[in-house]
Amino acid sequence: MTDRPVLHAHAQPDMERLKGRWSDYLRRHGLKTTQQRELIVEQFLKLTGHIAIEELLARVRKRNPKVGYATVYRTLKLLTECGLAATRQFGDGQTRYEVADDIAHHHDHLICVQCSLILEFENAEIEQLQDEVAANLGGFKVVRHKLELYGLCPKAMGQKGGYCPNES
Amino acid sequence: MTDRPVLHAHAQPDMERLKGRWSDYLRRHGLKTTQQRELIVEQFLKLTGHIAIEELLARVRKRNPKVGYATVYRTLKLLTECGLAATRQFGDGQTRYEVADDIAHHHDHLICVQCSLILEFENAEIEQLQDEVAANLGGFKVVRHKLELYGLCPKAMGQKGGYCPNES
DNA sequence: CTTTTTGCAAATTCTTTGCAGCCCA
DNA sequence: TGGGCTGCAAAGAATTTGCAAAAAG
Repeated sequence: MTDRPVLHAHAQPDMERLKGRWSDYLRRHGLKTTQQRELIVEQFLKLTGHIAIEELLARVRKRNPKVGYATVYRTLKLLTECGLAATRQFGDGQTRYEVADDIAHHHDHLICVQCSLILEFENAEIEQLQDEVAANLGGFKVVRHKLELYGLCPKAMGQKGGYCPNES
Repeated sequence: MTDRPVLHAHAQPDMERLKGRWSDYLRRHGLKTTQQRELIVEQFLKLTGHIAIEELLARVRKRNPKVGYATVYRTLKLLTECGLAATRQFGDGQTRYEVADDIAHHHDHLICVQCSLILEFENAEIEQLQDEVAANLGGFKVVRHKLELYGLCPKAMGQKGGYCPNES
């Protein structure tokens, strides 16, 4: 089977390749390269993990203090549209952005609800089915997805059976 | 195929159980039962799927036009705190709420990244594959999952040949 | 030169809060 | 009665937008 934990061997995503995608996107859409955009994209793509607008702006302003909020918002929107960024909501009112490194090489998560062990995995069959589902639902085209499985790891299964009733 | 929007045909018989949990919560916390709260909780618990504040308020106001936004927000917050509601973020600025007990009859989401159209679906094959994946990853047992597909709806795709069309 | 982009501030949108009066226990 | 509730409007917070000046192609 092809189900096995994803190994993160290479720490450095190919920044140049991502920048290339960015340039392509700009070109194809008749958009312009500007100092601000280059700076924001540069700072964004070098990230690992997620970031809020405010913090990204702070980093950008270290190099160019005149950049405004609106430009960061607008650039992140472009990045999202071209598939280089993805938004995450963590429940506080702030949107975070993360590098959607390579959509085709996306990994999903399996989380043990007892011990919080988290495994990452990929499964091509599931992703293909997702595409089919989307197509069947009127002709959608999936550009990315988020799949989280919550379950019991073997170790945790030995103990207790019950549900988890409400608290408070 | 079995991919089709989820139809919410029947009402659920364990509504009374959920209402019981609500009453317990109020009692234990020294909170009061009011007409507005009863009405909001009633309308909320009969849901299958997710709902935005605005729509819930609309339904509530059909029975009592004087209910205000703030009361709905405040009541949903209580419902969330007592475990009867869960919040969802789909990337448009709106928080949606769903009945937390809905886990047994789980549905997934397909979201258009351009126009924020949200469809719900169920797919048994995907869920079975999820179980298999989990089993392969050392013997996990899946108890619930969250799957969100982000894509382009046909309408959003129609324009221009490129990647992400329609930027305002 | 023309068209896009920027930065600012004002405008939106969603959600929370302050408060006087109302209601439930 | 008395402390919680409600509705309204104002306040907040995050994000978007209008516009004149600035930059890019």
